[in-house]
Amino acid sequence: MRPEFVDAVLGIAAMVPTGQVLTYGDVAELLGAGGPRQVGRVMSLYGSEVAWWRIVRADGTLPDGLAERALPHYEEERTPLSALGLSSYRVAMRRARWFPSDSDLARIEVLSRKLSEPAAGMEQ
DNA sequence: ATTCTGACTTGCT
DNA sequence: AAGCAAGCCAGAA
Repeated sequence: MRPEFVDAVLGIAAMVPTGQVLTYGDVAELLGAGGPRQVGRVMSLYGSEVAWWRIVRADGTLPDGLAERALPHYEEERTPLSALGLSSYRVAMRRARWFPSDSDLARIEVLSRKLSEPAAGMEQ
């Protein structure tokens, strides 16, 4: 896992506004590199460094075990949720999904620019 | 090189 | 709503 990719993923995660979320796939798409699973990998390894609960699955759920830990944050941030069962919930993606503004996209572009550079030490 | 696995996603039944 | 397959990209063995 290239450190630039890790930085870029964490960088985007850090930009998500309070009360809003992005999906793993969204992050990969904004970055124009890797895929949802790669983003998941970064979050698994380094997610604790950022507001990890703002990166969720496409259907608004979180991986096993994380939902309980994330709930207090969602309540504090007033993140839109929808009940899924008696003790389960999911983020209401229609309302909670973050759509970066043009200036946000510009900052993201700066982050992703580094990813298009060739890996160090591998040239010809 | 091959295979398995995973904080994933989409489409089809 | 739920289950399944395939696609996906990297790491690890």
